[in-house]
Amino acid sequence: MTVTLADVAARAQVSPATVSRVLNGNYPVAASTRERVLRAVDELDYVLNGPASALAAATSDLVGILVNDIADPFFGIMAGAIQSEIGGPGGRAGGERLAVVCNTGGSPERELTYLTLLQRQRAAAVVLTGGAVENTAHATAVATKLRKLGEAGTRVVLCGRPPAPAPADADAVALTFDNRGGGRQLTEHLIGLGHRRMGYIAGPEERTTTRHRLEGHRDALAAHGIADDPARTVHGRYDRRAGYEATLELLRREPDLTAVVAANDTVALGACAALRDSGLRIPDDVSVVGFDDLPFSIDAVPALTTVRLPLADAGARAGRIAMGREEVPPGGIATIRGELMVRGSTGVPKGA
Amino acid sequence: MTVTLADVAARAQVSPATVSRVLNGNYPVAASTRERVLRAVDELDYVLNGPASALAAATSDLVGILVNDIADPFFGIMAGAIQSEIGGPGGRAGGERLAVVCNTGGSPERELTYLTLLQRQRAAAVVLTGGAVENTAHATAVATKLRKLGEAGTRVVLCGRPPAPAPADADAVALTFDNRGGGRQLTEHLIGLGHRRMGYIAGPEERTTTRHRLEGHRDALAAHGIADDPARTVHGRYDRRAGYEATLELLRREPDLTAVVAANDTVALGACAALRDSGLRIPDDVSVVGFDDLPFSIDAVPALTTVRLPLADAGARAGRIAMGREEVPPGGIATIRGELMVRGSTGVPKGA
DNA sequence: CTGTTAGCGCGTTCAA
DNA sequence: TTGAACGCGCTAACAG
Repeated sequence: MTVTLADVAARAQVSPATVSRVLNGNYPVAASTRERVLRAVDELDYVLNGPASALAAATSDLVGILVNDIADPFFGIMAGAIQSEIGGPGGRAGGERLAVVCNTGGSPERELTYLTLLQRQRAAAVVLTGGAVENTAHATAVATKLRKLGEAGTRVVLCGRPPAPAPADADAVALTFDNRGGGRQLTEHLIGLGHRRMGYIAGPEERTTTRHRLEGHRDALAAHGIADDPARTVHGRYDRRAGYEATLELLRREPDLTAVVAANDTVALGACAALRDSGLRIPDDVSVVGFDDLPFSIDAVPALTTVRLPLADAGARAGRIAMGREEVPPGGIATIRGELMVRGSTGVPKGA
Repeated sequence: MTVTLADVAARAQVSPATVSRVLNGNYPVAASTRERVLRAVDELDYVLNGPASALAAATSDLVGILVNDIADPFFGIMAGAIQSEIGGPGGRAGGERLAVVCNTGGSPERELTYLTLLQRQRAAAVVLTGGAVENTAHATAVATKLRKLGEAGTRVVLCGRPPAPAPADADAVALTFDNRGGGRQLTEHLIGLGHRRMGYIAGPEERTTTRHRLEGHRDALAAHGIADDPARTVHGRYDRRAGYEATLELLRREPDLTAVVAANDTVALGACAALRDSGLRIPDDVSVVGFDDLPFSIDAVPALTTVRLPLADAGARAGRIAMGREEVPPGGIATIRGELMVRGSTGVPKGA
């Protein structure tokens, strides 16, 4: 039925072992022999059997990329960058690796399921992107799973996710974003403009990204002696709708807010819509800031003040590390800072 | 080292075959035996060896999803929906399938490479999303590959992509978007408002989506006796920047354009930015329409008139078909229509 | 309902 | 530089 290595060997009049060697290029093979084998491969249209190869070699060409939400460009951009560094040549037989992205939908269970599936496939590497869920049970389960993956020879890289508490996965490399610093910068920018009554739309609870950005915001408030009124913080998902609803809620609680700090750009867009629908002008009546600087953020009207995260660069780096093509940062951890992008959505508060 | 089926069998005091049966749930097993086996699995923390399983069963739990651009929500939304229907229980051993998305970056070569990789892995199914490249050589190569995949037992589903010319892959199911109809609706909407001088920003050449949407536009023009001036059409990529530059080019060629028809929403956003930067108001000076109705389109200011494609529904359906959980449409082809969403970005032309 | 027996297709020793 | 032989871990017949 399907063409096997043995078929190719017969056609090239060599042993299966030789064909294997040609394909993997790990052993010396006479040029003429190689030539003949490759021709046979071509003529028979032979395709290596991945599972058989993986079984015999005890490792596969699969590399998994876990994302929280594949429909969110935040993850799409990182995943694309990671994949571009992995997809190229460099794998075993045939020269290509299969970089695959798995969508957890932010669900801890699915995250674990995918990790198990990847473990089952004997993946060569796994890259986990985005914030982690801060549930002790789950965090432990993930850390355990990552350790097992590492022990089984799977390289594990965290991209945009803080390292798990040592020594759970001391072997996992982590490229983490300075969410706290970014959060602080944004709020300080607003404070510098004269804002004092700022609403904060946080992401889902129990997520590291949510917590760190919020902490940065509070750090800035504290540093400037501004009281942190709990009523000014609302939690929601990382999507437009959550931003819309949270903004209406914030306005209800405190109608004379002068600024809204959103957990990310998508949420900020929803916030802008809610403000417009409430008859408020941006930034004349209320300033708005986002986070991430996704491509559409510059298209908002007015353009969004935000913190730019080098998603593509970080992803590419994570991909190279996963492939063993780039040195691991000292201590296995690198913190990547964001850059404040001041644009039209922020201005001096109304009274000033 | 790693725990194998045999270890579990020994611990549960049954034969390996029985363990396999319990795991796959395909054969009757006594409840008490099953119990014992599952306990052993748990105690030993056993993880099935995917490659070995795939080798023996001649099929794997892998399902591939090919997308042109993973950073584009158009694909992200479809991929997420497909994956949600596939990721669930229903696979072999362990009950889960590994739905993986592969990013071709729009490159025909990478598309073929991924198909080969998936073929190599003996994927259970493959879903190809988005428009196809209209290059004869490549189309033939893809069709051939798809046929081979089909012959090898891999289910092939096209989602948002027109069926390849029969009989190349007569076995592939195709869910295709009515891009031509959508294009026609948009232009007819503009014509109905009184527009006559419309610029068209098309997607990349040699792509079915590009061609179909453009043809719809031209159909509408022809139906209303409006001459189709080639100078009013510019090609570019499906991104914001292309929309920005193309709009400037269109304005240069014909400053008194009253409307811009963009290949998709992302491009439309770029067009809006270019118009604003040129001092033109939307829709007072120039109307703009997009295509797809991505989530951010309603957030544009003014909100974008566009054609809504049921991306999530289509993806979910494709996923179910790939899993054999939904009937194949008659003839293997289903055309999915879009819905015209009239919003603030279109209005009567200036002179009217 | 369960155990035994053969491979699945390939990588990798060990000799030659 | 090449071939022969073995086993990777599992599933699928076939008996029992």
